[in-house]
Amino acid sequence: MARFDTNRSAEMEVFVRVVDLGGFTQAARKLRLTPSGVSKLISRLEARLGSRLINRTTRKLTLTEEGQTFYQRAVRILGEMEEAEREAASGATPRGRLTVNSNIPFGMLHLMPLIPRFLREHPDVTLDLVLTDTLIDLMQERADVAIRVGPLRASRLVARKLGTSRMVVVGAPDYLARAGTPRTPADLADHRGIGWTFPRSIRGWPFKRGDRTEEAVPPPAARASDGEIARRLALGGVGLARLALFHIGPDIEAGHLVPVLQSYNPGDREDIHAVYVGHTAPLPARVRAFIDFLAEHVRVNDPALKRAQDGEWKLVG
Amino acid sequence: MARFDTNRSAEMEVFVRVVDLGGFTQAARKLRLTPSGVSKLISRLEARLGSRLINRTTRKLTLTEEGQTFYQRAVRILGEMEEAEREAASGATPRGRLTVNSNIPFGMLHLMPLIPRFLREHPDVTLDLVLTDTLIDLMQERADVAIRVGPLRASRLVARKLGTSRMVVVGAPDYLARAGTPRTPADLADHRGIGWTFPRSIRGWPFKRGDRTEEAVPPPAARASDGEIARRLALGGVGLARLALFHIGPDIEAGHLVPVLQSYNPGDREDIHAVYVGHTAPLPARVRAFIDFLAEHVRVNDPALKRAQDGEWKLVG
DNA sequence: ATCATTTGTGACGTGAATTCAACATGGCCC
DNA sequence: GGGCCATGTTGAATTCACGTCACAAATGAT
Repeated sequence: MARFDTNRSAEMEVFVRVVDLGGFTQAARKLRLTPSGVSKLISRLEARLGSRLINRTTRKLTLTEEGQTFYQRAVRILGEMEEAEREAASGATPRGRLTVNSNIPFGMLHLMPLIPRFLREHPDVTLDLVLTDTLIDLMQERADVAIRVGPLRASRLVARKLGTSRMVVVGAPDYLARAGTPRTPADLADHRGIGWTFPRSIRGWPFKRGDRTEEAVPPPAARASDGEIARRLALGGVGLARLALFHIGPDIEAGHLVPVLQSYNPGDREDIHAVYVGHTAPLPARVRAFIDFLAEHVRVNDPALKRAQDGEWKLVG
Repeated sequence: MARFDTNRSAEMEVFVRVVDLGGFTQAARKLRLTPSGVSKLISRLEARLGSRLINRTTRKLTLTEEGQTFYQRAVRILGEMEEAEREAASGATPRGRLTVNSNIPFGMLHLMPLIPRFLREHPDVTLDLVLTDTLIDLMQERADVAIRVGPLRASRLVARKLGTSRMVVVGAPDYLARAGTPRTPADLADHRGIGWTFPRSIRGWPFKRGDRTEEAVPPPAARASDGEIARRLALGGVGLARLALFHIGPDIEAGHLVPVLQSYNPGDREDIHAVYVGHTAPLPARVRAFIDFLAEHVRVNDPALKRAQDGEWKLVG
């Protein structure tokens, strides 16, 4: 039951075609219709409007007063529709505002270096880069793409894996000197930790005990709203923190942070995904371009960690 | 076989409604549709454009970049369509340019006196009054209404009878003094007449002989492009002319023109019609108003012709 | 006057769009 | 943290409008 029985756009299109070509038959040919179809459509339009638009003889068509003004308006409206749809359609060239959300460490260390090149390759795209460590709802925040670190919650979002980051528990040398170096996860109870001001997907820090994984976390001495603040707190000797290796690799290398309990979390990794809203509708070109760009260029190359005793691990490469 | 499967206008309308009301269900309620219908329509639109317009959760809708610009454009386009159709639609109040065609005598004597009042009653109508005695094609000349005197050719034009005009053959007294007064139609061969520069619906002058009508016409001494010129020629004594009584009534009354052969054409009348293009489509309001106005106010009251001998007839009333 | 072309009309069949029902999802309140 | 309500989505049946077809009318030209 076609509720929208009146498709004004088609009416306008046919009407304009008839006027342009000066005949029902010619218009029908061009529109791949039969003359009778055109005739009926014009009649419908006139009946709906309640006024005659075209005076027609078998030989000649003439526009009425209404027909003339309607024709001019129709031409303009059709043009504007065309333009609107063309603008909305995902053209070959990505353009428009692309909103990307990422946590701060990944954004600073991996996204930012790539942005100039991406913008150079897609000049018509303007980028809004929002860096927050709080979980962002893609829909609500109008983000086109979000970078998620860690396990993905079931969602209709589509994820493209960008890489894996090893997570390490670290402390500043002077903190470890004061509080001692934990030897087992249970030791964490006697330490201080750096937590988060926002809820995270996993609550504690995962440690392997045999083939089981258990969580432990030191009582927090401070809570940070993003990874960079946590890093600073850790560097300041506030306590232990579990951070991404790609984030604090240089600190470890420089000796400003020391990994601990490494033997308990050899596989503590978190996948990094680019997440977007695809699948129920076509993806805007700028989103697809950005995703593809990330997948190709992002290399989360954790500095290889040379196995050694806690407190003596060294970074290589 | 719906050739125009995409009715852009409906798509835009639904899309705008969804954005305005902030939900598929609300929009569906307002549009008298089912939510599923709205969902599918939006999906169709997005699929056609190849880009997502609305990010939707069950709770919240958010526009993508494309969606926002498309929304703005769609709102404007819908408004313009509305305006275009409203302007083209025959509103309650007649307005626009009304083109009227008439022969010169009728126009001068009957139409002109009525125009001011009509325009006063319909201030939004502007009138183009084209006075010509040549036959006008309503379609080609873009005339809304034409006044036709005489028999109507079969046509899809619709005619409203405005009155009847008696036709009389007249000559100036000095012409009749020189050429004599014709007693029978056959006498016309020895006279001179005033013809027309344009083809007329009837070729000759009709005369009754018994119950049959035969045509006769004097060889033309001059040809006029309109009735007023013919009248002047007749007044100047050029020859005999067959003119409308409402036209030359005063001349006869004043004795400047004298009817002849009146006994042969007691019923030589020509109907006066207002002709327009109706029936296959609704009539613009201004046309209907004008036709109604004419039908009500036009009174072709031939001055009554008192029966007398040719050359001695007198006008009364 | 006849013919060819074009528009108008009635009946019919198609098919795309809507509906209906059931499912999935997310959000919210307790 | 879990169940409930509202919302959006999906799949299959149905329906109603639209275009086609064949024929008629009419107009303009030869």
